[in-house]
Amino acid sequence: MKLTSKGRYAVMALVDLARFDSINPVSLRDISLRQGISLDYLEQIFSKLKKNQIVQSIRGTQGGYVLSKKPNEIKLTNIFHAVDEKVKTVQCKKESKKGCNGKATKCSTHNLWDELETHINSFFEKKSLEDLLKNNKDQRI
Amino acid sequence: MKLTSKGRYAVMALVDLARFDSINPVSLRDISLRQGISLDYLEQIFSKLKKNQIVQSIRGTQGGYVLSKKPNEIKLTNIFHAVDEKVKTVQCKKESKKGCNGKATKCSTHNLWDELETHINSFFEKKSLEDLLKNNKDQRI
DNA sequence: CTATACTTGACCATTTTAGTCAGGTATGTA
DNA sequence: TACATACCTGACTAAAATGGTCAAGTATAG
Repeated sequence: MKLTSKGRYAVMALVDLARFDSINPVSLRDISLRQGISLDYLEQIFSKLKKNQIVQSIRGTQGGYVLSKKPNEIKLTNIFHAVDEKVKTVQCKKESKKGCNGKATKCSTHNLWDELETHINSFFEKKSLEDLLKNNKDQRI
Repeated sequence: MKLTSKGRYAVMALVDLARFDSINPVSLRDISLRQGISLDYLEQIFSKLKKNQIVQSIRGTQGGYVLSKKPNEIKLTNIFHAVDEKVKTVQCKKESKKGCNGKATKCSTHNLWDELETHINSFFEKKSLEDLLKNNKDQRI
């Protein structure tokens, strides 16, 4: 299971973007300063977000990024998937003699992780960027 | 967020234990062979399970471990907690200037992780060892 | 033409993970 | 009482993941 700072940074950055991109494209430099995330690291993250059509880039002076879709169309699932935060639970070793081969002789915890994964994914599929914006309207930049 | 092999091994070992400990104490060597988990690693895991009163040890020849409680009284929460699998989501940096201090000026993702944590914990609080036993009655040792 | 800002890829220190290794100690049984 | 079994403890470590940094670009507005 992976849910680390990279995913959190991605979400923070997109919330930031969603607040400001209606006025101008938002530069990573601004996000870096406002959110306290390393600029170089943000570039890695946004490269992935762009590949997954979550943001669009505008080069040159006054350039930056804007969201590709409306905040309510961007689910957290999409974001985590984009930055390789796989909401996957522990894998059973494929090659182990005693391990789980995914067929008839599943290991005793196999179903458990499947269920958990479904449980967590359903949480992230319901939440959109817009939901987070609402929660943070009255808070600091 | 942490949910790794250690937690999975702990659950697998306890499911194994629950099946056999009504007859005799189960040695880690047996569990190691049946489940394909390193004996040395199992010893580390069981040391923690014992400290948390999930299992009891019986030393000497024919010794081993038995469950301290009934399978339906052992929730997965208890197991993960025992082996330090903290079902905690990403933490906001305490000392960061821009970070989340947990008070009025929460970072934009703070509530999200709190909610997720609650969501996952509720899943593990409902599941007991007995539930897993039922799911695996008809499967191989 | 130049400053801004995106783009790409290599690199790296630290931490975590999933163990191994090397010694113990306790106890039932012969 | 010897000895095999099995628990007990702590130190150590290779490999992977994490959370970045660094360097060298390219595109574009003004």
